[in-house]
Amino acid sequence: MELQEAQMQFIQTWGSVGSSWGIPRSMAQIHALLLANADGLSTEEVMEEIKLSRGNVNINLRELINWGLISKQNKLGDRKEYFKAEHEIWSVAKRIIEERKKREFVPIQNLLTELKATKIVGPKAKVAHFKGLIDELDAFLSQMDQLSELLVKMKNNRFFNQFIKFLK
Amino acid sequence: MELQEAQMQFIQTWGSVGSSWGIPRSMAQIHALLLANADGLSTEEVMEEIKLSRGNVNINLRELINWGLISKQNKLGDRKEYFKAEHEIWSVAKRIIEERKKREFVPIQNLLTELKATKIVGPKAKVAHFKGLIDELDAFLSQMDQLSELLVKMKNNRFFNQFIKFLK
DNA sequence: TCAAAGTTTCAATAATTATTGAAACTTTGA
DNA sequence: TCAAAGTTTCAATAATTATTGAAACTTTGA
Repeated sequence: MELQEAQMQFIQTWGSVGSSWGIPRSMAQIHALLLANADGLSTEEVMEEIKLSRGNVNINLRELINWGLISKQNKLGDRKEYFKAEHEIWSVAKRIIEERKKREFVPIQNLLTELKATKIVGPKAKVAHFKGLIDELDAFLSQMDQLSELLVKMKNNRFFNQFIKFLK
Repeated sequence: MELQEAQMQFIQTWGSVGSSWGIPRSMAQIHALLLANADGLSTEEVMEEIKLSRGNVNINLRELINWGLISKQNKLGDRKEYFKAEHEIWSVAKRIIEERKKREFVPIQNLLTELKATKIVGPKAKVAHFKGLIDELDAFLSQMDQLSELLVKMKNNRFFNQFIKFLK
C-alpha cells in the first residue's frame, strides 16, 4: 500500500473517532495529518492534503495550538508558518486529558460541590436519595481525577507496563 | 433550595456535559433524571419532567437500555412500563466504558492492527515515521485497554481508594 | 514606504444531528 | 373479540455545529 493511502485511512479514522468524542472532525483530521508527518506542514499543504478551506484550516490549527498538541515552526528564508505536532504519545494523551478535564470535568465538579453545600428541601426519602447520588458521584469523580493525575505523571509506555504488571 | 430545582440543575449539567462527549443531550438528561429518582418513572413522567416529545423519550429510553444503564420495570396492576436507572455508580461507569470501547476503541484498534500488518511503500524516512506512529499508538491503546479492564473489575470506591493510596 | 505574501475574521451556507408529532402498531383485559 | 391504553416508527422539521470563501488585516523585505 502507498504511504499516501495508509495516511489517508489513518486521517479518516482519526477524524471520525474524534468526532464521536465531540472533537470537530476537521480538527482531528488535521491533527492526524500532522502526527503522520515528521516535519511541519504549512497551511497550504494542510489545505491541499485534506481538502479543507483556508479559514477552516486556520481556525483548527489555532485550536490545536491552544490544546498544546501542535506548535508553530519557522523555516529559514521562508515567510510561511509551519505546524508540527507533538509526537510523543504520552504528551499527546496528557494534553488531551488536561484540556478535557478543564472543559468538562471542572463544571460538573463545581455543580456537585455546590449541591453538597446546599440545604435541599423536599420529601425526606427523595432528598436522601438525591444527596446520596451527589455524594457518590463526587467521590467517583475525585477518584478519576486522581487516576488521571497518575496517568499524566507517567512518561512512557515502559513505566506504564511495569505499573500494570505490578498490579496483576 | 427545592429538590425539584436541584434535580433540574443536575439534569441540565449532565445533559450538556454528555453532549460535549458525543452523547445526545436528551439521552443524557433522561439518564440524569432516572439517576436522581430512586423509583422508576414512566414514559409520560419523563416527558413531563424534561419536556420532551414521546418519540424522543421512547428512542432514548431504549438506547439507555441498550447501554445497560436503565432497565424496564413493571408495577402490579399497572399496564405502563417504568424505567429505573442502575444506581450503583461503578456499574454505571463500567457500562459506559464498555459501550464506548465497543463503539470507538475497537474500530481504531482494527485499523492499527491492519496497518501494522501491511507493507507500506514510499520514501523510506517517511514510511519509518508513520510506522513508528502506528506502533506507538497501538501500544498506548492496548495499555489504556488494560487500565480500563482494571477499572471495570473494581467494585467500589473503597477498593479504588486503597489502590490509589497504595500507588502514592 | 508599499506591494506582495501570508494570516485572520466572520457572515452566509452547508452538513449533520436531534426532535417532533401523528400514524401505525401492539398488548391487555373485560 | 375488540376497544382502550400504551408503545414504536419514521418522514418532516428544527436546532446545532462545521465549513466556506472572500474581504480585511498584518507582516515582511526590497
